[in-house]
Amino acid sequence: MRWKGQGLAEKTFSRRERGRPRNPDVFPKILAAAKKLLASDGYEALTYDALAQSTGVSRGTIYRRWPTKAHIAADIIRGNEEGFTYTPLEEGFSAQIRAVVEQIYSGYKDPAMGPASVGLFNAYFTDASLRSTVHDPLEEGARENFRKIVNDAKRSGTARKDIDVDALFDILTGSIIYRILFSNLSCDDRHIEEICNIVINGVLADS
Amino acid sequence: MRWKGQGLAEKTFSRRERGRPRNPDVFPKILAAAKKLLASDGYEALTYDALAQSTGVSRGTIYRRWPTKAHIAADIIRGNEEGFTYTPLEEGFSAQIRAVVEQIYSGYKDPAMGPASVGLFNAYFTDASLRSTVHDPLEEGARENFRKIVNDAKRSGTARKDIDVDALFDILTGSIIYRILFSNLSCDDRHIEEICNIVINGVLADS
Amino acid sequence: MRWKGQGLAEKTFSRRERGRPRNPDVFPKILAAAKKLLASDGYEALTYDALAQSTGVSRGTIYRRWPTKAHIAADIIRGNEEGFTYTPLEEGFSAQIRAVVEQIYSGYKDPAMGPASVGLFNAYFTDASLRSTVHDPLEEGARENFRKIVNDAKRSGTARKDIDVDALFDILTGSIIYRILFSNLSCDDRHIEEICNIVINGVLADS
Amino acid sequence: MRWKGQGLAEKTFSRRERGRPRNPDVFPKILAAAKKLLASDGYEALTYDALAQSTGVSRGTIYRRWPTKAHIAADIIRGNEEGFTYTPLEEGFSAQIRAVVEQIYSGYKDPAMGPASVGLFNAYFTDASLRSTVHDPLEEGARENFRKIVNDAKRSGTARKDIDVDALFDILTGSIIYRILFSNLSCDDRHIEEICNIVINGVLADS
DNA sequence: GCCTAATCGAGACGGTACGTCGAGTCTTGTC
DNA sequence: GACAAGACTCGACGTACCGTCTCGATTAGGC
Repeated sequence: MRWKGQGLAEKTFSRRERGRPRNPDVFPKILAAAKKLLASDGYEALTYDALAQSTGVSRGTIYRRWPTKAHIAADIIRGNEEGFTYTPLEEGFSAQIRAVVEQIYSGYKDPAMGPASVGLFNAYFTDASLRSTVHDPLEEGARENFRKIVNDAKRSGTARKDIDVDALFDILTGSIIYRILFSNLSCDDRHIEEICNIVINGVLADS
Repeated sequence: MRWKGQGLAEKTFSRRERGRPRNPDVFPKILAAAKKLLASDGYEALTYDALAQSTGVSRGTIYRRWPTKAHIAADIIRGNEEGFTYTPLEEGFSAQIRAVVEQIYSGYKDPAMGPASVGLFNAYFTDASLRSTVHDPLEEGARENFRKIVNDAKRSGTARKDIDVDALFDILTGSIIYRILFSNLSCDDRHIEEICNIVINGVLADS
Repeated sequence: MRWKGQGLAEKTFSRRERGRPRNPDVFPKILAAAKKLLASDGYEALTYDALAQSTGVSRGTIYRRWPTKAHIAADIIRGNEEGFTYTPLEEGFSAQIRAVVEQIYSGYKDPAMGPASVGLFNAYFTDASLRSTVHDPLEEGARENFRKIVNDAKRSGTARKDIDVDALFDILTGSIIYRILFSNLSCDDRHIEEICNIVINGVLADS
Repeated sequence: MRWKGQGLAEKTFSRRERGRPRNPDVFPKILAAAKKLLASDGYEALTYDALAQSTGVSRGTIYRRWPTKAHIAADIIRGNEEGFTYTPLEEGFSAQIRAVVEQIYSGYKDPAMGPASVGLFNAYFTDASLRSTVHDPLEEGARENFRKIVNDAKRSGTARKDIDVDALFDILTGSIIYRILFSNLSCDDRHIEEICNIVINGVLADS
């Protein structure tokens, strides 16, 4: 069983392990240092040596928790992106979309998130097994949650019945990620708002 | 001046240099090898040693053309993404959107494109100067071209006047990149079509 | 006080300690495993981890008995080299020499002895204090015993009066160790016999 | 072909290699540093890191020349033990023995020699292939040279005809090594002289 | 039948070295 | 000049062992 607040680092354990227990300070200390490194110099700067040196924790201890830089990055993402909350529908579908977008946006505003996720995606190309281990559970959870929201909206008649849920997910997530991480244009609340408007209203002029 | 087919590798030169001329075979040979490496094992596998070994070209010669792995990757992207063509408007805005999307999509279908672009974006976080040198010109060219398309459509009345051009660019580019490169779901023409539908029609039910 | 059969591992204790008594199986079990490791892969393979794993005894328990690999190796040597027996003189000095040589030879025939002693000597250069703790008592005991033998032989007139006892000790011990451990030539009883012959008769032709 | 002064580090080459030539300063600089390390703290202190740090030469460069610490140690031994000179016989066999002993003795007086050779012998137990690569040529050369000396002496009648040449080699080499490296007794010219006396005259009293 | 104390298995922890590999740079001789 | 070849520094990789430590559980007296 995995306990809250220990991320991918945690191993399964039955209430009480044998042997010396792990130092509980290490987990948050390393993640904090990792965020700082990612934010300032990107995934390449996320080095076991640098983490060890800046925290006073030995490299071996970090390896014991995270077998790969990718796992560290994934735990940082897990911390910032706790899955979409299922918000009740009272305010209508457009409000719901805006809420979801806001959630994604606020997650990726953290300066460590960009380097972490891009670094991870880059690593997936080199080691494809990482994707299924590290990424897929996160994405699938988010998609599942989102599907419920959209299907409810379809049932209640506020969402078009012909929209493809996963395509909409791709649009919302992709647009924001692209704007924040990849584009050379700035990104603030107003730009996010413009994206929402287009998605909600479509692009064609009223005929 | 930059000559067609030589990408970022080219140096400026005045008609005829002194000394032994560069071997014209090197440029395409290296790029082809780079694509193969990127496609099979990602950006990390794009190594000067591996390129040299697989092509018989010495490392020094490759460095003379591309000072950085990033420059090689950028040249591969330049090859697959030659900027958006300004297609005439006769078929209406929705057709135009689909054409643009198709162009982006076909560019990113190349199995070397994902590793190349994600690797590049990853490198930008470590060396920010790369972004302005390598990425910004490409993106700005694409945006500029796209702005002309959309503004024409606004003038002709087929596009909503209130849409933010750059936000629409973010949506189209971001959605496709996300679906192809980052998502664990498959991506074929049908999925791309669904994205287009949403963008074109919006998500709200007709009231 | 040190009790027979417990080697350097033993700590001083007053008849009966409080607390859980030490498991008497550990001592022989570890030494046997250590011999096996030394014999097959040398001193470097003599690892606390390897010992623990192959015996089921925990590392902590081994450390409690032997603070250092050197102490384990020393206990193995102590087991094979119980000091020279003072053999009575009746058979003459040459027979005595042969008896001493045979004793040294049979000690070093054990395939664990070479790795143990060479490993130990190697360790002495890094930690000089080990030599006085671990080695010197053993050597001094052997030399003392040997001196008695030689001096008796001198008194009885079978040994030359001008021979340096310690030099003779060096010759006998050194020759055998060198031949067995360091030389690339094979070593059996006949080769040892040749060494004895030279030492006993000298090398100069009868004039 | 192997060139004088480059030891085991040298690779075969045909007069002039392609590519950047190796820095000739590295070879002596590393060996000097290695001697210092060996002399002060033994074979365990002979670390690639320590060598790199104390000389300013990078670890990779050292690895390029010596694949193993053992090869470094062997090159140090090669430097101090250039093989026995074939000294002419005029002064008789006993003088010859003394000359050979003096040569061995002076070789092992270097404070780096003990750690180097004991460390090497220790390594042989872990990696047996090292012995044939690194050690055997050295020993065989020395034995061959020594055999010539002794056989000449036998022919000229100054040496006993029944002595085993290799046993005598073992005695001379072993005694000195043992006294210098392993014994806790001191070793100076006088002690070496005593060893010679015993070997030359034998141990039995004139009857 | 508790109390105290040492042992034992298990494993965490800070160090340190290993041997390998890639990035860029530099230095030869040859073309 | 370009080019092949390869030396060179730097720094990270992931592994392994060292010796110390901290846990829970066990096993003996002593009271």
